[in-house]
Amino acid sequence: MSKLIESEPAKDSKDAPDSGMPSFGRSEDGMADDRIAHILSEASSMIKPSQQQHHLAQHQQHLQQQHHLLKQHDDSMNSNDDSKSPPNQCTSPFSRDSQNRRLKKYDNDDIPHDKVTRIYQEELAKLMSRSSRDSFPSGGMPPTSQMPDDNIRMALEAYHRELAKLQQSGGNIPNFPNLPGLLALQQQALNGAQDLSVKKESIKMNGQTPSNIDELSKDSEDPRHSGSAFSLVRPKQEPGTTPTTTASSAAPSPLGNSILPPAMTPTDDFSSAASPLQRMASITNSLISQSPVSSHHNSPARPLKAVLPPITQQQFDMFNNLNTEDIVRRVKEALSQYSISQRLFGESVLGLSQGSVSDLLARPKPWHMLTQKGREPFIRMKMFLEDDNAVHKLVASQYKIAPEKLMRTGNYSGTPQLPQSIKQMPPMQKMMNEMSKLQQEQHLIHMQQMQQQMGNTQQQAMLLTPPGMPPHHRISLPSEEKKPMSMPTHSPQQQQQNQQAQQHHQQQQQANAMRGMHQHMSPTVYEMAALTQDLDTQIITTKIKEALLANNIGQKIFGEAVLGLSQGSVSELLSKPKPWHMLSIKGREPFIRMQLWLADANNVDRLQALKNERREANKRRRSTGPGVQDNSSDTSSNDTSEFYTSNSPGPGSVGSAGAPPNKKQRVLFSEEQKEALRLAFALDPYPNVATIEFLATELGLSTRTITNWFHNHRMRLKQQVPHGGPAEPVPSRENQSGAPFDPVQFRILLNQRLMELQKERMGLAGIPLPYPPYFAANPNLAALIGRGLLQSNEADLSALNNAFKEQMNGLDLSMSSLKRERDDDFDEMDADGDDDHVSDGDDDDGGEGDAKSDSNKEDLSASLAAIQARANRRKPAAPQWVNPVWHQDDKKPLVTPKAPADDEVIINGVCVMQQAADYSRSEETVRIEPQDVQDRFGGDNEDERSDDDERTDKEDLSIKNDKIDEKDDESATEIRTKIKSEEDDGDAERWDY
DNA sequence: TCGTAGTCAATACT
DNA sequence: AGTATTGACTACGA
Repeated sequence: MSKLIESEPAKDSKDAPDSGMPSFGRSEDGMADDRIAHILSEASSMIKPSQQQHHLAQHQQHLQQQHHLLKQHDDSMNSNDDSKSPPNQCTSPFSRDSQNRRLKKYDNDDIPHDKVTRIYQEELAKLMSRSSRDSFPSGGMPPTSQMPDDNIRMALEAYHRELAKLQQSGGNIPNFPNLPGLLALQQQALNGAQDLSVKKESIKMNGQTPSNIDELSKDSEDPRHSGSAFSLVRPKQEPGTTPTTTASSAAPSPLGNSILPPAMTPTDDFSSAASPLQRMASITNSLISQSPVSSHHNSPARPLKAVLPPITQQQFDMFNNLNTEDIVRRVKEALSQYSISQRLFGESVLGLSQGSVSDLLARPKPWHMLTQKGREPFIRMKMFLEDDNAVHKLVASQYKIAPEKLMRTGNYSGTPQLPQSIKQMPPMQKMMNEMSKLQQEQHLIHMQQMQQQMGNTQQQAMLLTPPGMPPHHRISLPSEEKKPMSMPTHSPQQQQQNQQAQQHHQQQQQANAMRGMHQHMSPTVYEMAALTQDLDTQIITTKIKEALLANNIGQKIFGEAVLGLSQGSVSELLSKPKPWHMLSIKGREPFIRMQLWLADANNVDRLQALKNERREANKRRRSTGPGVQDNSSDTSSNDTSEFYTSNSPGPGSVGSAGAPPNKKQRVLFSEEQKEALRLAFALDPYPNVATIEFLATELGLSTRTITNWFHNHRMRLKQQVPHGGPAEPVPSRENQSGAPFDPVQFRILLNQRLMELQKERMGLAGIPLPYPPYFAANPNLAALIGRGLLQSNEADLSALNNAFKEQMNGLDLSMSSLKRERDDDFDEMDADGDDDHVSDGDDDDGGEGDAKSDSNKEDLSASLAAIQARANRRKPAAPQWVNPVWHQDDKKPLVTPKAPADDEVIINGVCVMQQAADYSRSEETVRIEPQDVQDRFGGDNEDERSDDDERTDKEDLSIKNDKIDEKDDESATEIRTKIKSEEDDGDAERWDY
């Protein structure tokens, strides 16, 4: 609870900007009826496509085939939605012409349309009337799209309730004939499955869902529920993503609002400047918190759900013998049915954490085995099941939350029988979920669209301009809204002409409008992602890459406008697309979007236009110079932060309040650290806490960093799996079963590795390199060796080995301890781990590292020498460990890593392999099961290759497919870069050990 | 508390 | 300026 509350303000703060805008209450003016009508029609037209797609998806084998399928669907749709409407020829989202026509048709389709419009108007009116002047401070154009979403969600929620209410109260909603998917879906939900039956290919729902949905909407009215749920739910926040100009203005977020009366909300300047969206949000909020509609039982500032009333004795008595299994089953069904997360359910219904819920649901104990306390959750579940409102409430709340949950591919347990006819459909259950979700999503979309529309016209004029405005990044090119309208095969010209005029407008809109769509999957895209059985991501990305390249469109703009992703994400997506089947629904979204984008005749134009717009905006900004506050054009906005900072008289402004400049610096691992981590990973991909701590100490990194690395490494390894390629051996925990991580072993091996590195440095040409080339490129090592400081020989190794073993016997093992001894002032590694970058030289060489090149080398060598000395100091002991023979390995023709060339890539792979072999061998002496190690290491190597340039030369090499090749290239590049970097700045290489 | 998937966003390279 | 890499986060389920 408190948590939520706290966070809220922060979040809002970001959005807070704004300029004088009419408060929502007055918004009516802005929303003339005709305006509304227009918006509605637009929205409906936009929505339509999604629905179509949805249906199509069910049939289509591939998205690419949608055209044809769409048609069919369309027909079916028509029959379903609007029997009157003539069958469309082509409804495919890709077919722009047809699409337009279709849209057009809808627009003109008054019957339902009018009705719908009216309804909407009514709803809006209600909302508006209710909205109090308080504008929700938060709203503003959130720099990031996320904020808006929440607001929208909330608004939708309220809206939804309204509609539901309307319906119940007799407000007749027309038979949503042509209604946009939103209404149609809703109707379906409300009416039950019958409607669905109309569709030939529609999913056959078991009556269950519909009824549930019905209840859902019905219940949604309950203010209390909604309210409570609301409060519970915390919208996803994006912490500092937005260059918040003003952190001070705390805008209560949904939660805050729900808690605080509208009047209470800090209106500040924002109130007046609220954007449509903001207003919407405020309205919604106020509605939710005190709307008359829901105010029936309203529970005033009801505490967040957090506190659940204890179960009364009475209740206990009432349920003296529950079938836990059955309850659990039903709960699970309900949760999956409505995509209610365990977290939400647990926190709001059971008063338990997500983990507990998971446990409870997975392994319910029989009633008789439970203590009274243990029975409580089941009683609550029971009550939950018997309370229709409960489900509704949760759904509503979840709704407000992030729809991401929906995207999860998670399997829904109970998979009812699905019609065999629908082969490509996901499990029924899932579909059901989707449906209910969709229903909601539709609303969302609709709302968003409306808002966007509003934003368009009004935003610019009245909307904020404020500083925080610039949408951080990510411009949402209304791919989903417009995409569908465009048809791939049709002459683009037509569209272009039509749109050209609007282009500018659109651009603006895009820039200004909130785009929350991206944040949360749009229904359409979501549907497609969920229903598409297979899609060749490789092909799609290839096409995208070509298109971008050909048109000189950057990943950044493409990502922001089309995919709603950052440049980095786009890069990854394009360069290493995961196979479709490996993607979660959410992960599929970008590909769907790409597909849609490819189908959009104006795709390039749009982006180009956007690009220009941005350029202009930047120019303007620049020219404006220090014009701090205005930049009305929030447009593209890249970083306003820059703008601002630059404005301030550089140095002068003392760390001006909260110098935003606090960019968190990322930890950079040194090559040694990386190597150490890789080694550790090979030994144990799933290190336990002790191991992690050991590594953290050993490497001078925070445990957090270590765990992150492992997580990332594991994941990236997995992602390596090439498209068709055989599944990469995933590290799975099982593999590590064997020997637990052994520090001694680790050190020995690591040392060995480092030795190899050194050798490399030495430039042992002609000798197969047992290690990755980049090591060879490490000047520091070479330097060390050259100076004779380091000598890789058995003796050393054995010495080290002994030393380690000894340490293992109880002496302090940590490297740090060793270091510390040397360093008088040992500064504990900053636990913060943030600052410590790779060069943790800090402790190691007392020398401070910064020194570049030479000095650095010195330090490194010194430290290394010291370490070795220490080791030696420990007891010479007989060499128990024998240096691996790897040197002689010639299994694979190793190439000498000379100049970093592309060919090196291959070399790398080979090297890696070698390594693996070596390790396994060495293990023997060290007492590692060869097999085990080999497996692990092998796997690791593969990973490495992706992450690090290493490559396995296994037979796989020959087998490698394109992807692998690509990887190779990458690795080659990487190597090159590494080498270069090393040469350039030796500082990167600090010898930690 | 963990592991996973999806991202972000700071960096490093080109 | 664009792209690739990668440490860190968030949201979830177990």
